Amino acid sequence: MMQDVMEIALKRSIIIPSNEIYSPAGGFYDYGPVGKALKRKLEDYWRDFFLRRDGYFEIETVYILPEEVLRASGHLSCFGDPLVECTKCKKRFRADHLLEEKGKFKCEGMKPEQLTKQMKEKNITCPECGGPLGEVGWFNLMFKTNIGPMEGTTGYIRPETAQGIFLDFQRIFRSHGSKLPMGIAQVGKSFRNEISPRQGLVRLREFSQMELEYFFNPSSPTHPKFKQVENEKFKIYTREEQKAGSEKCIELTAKEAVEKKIVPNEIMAYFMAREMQFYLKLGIPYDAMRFRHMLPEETPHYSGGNVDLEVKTSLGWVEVIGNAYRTDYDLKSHSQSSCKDLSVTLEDGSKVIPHVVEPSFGVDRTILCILEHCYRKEGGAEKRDWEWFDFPAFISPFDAAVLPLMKKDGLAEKAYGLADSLREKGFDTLYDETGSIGKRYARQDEIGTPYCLTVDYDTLKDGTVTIRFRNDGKQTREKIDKLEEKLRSFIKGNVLCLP
RNA sequence: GCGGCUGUAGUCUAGUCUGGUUAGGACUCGAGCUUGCCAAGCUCGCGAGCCGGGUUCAAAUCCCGGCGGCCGCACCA
Repeated sequence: MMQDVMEIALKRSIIIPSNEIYSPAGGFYDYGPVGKALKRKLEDYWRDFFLRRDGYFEIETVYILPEEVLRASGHLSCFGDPLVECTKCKKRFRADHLLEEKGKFKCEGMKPEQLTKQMKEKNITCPECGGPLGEVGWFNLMFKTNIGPMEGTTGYIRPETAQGIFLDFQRIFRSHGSKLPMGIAQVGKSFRNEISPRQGLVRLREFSQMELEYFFNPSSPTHPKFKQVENEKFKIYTREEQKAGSEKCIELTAKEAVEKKIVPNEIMAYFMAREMQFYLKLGIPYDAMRFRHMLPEETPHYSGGNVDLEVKTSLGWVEVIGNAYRTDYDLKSHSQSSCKDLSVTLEDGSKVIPHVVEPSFGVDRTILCILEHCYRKEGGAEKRDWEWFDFPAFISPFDAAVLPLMKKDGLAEKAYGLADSLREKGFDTLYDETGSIGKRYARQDEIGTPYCLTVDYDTLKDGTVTIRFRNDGKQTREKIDKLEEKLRSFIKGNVLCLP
């Protein structure tokens, strides 16, 4: 399944392995023309769904952060693992895990040197071969660089887009109404030096995130629109079921999830309900989604509670969204480290450090899930000889393709002119005149183009073209001067078969 | 990072064991002819042994090292 999807994704240059000709390190993928268009439309749809509709703001912050920012955020000490290697069999282990299991010793937040000392004292040896263990080293997942000439200042490429938002928060708060709650988002790349990236788009070293930080007053941890979604249902994979090794989920409404304290507050429940609506629109089936209540030991250093949205794929359940209650952790830490007061003054004159709920979307993983769930094999109900993608019309990489039935008799010229005018009207339009008409329909199906407009001999006579609908292959004739209106309504209504 | 398997055009593959013509085929892609609506046909064309070293008169083929891929382990903020 995934192999089929990856094959067609590579064939149509939806994705391209980066730096391919040098057979370089893994974990990097480029997006080709089709993939980039899909990604752009996904991101725009997200902006519309999560930002514009609720009046939140989008910003863009820098990729390179000085070390002190990441020391304050906790990424320098927590965003990585203490590793220890057996000097005999060369196997590697998590030093902290070994100490906790074998030595019954809590070593949260300890430095590598302290861990090494503890390992020696507790006489811990290699659990595989019993050989002696070496020094504890620190593997940080951040890419390190230098700012300025020569040594300069140490900097890191950002491991998440969120930090930039926290750093800019106070200015934005002052310049945009000085009221809580306030949502600030960022869509962009983040970088993590994964030890062993695998499985195509699931674990990348350079990836895109869509992160929304919802700043609110901790004394009113609710969302103004919670009522609108409180009865929305979703499946929850509880901590109890996870510990029992079961795959069972319980189904709750947003309201019940808060009442049962699986979700820390109504704000997170609001976003979870919206996330479900969003992914359903993208073509992910309800049954292929669950929220996993993260186990306490899995939650990130900043978190007061995490619930991930996972999507079932042929690779298993893949985390596509991390919902984190970051509390005031980040603003407080930056406040302390920078010696700047990052609290805000409310209407009643009181001062408070806002709390934050953060839904963090993985763009590349979402694309992977869309590709897999929209993929249709040859045959099927449509009895096609080729595979294709059933993308929703509003995120299809291209809106339409214009195809002359024949190249001769002026059909090609007429068709090219039509493609040009559609492009001018804002449609992402392809033009293709090579080979037989059937082959061109197949090509368009393979990249999920919802509408093929065919210019034939009737076009020359009466100014109509046929519109072919991707999902049933059926056609209707339409006047060229009505096309703009028709196409817009089809795309908006996600009309994929002949109405 | 460790272990097992593996690497030939964009894709799938023949040849590798047993070294020896111009590395063969299919699909794709491009050009032309043809074609009056769902990957039709014909002609032509582009395009390949992961990289580096070694053995040899001769290496896609044998040996060593590196790099990549898949699977398992570990890791996964």
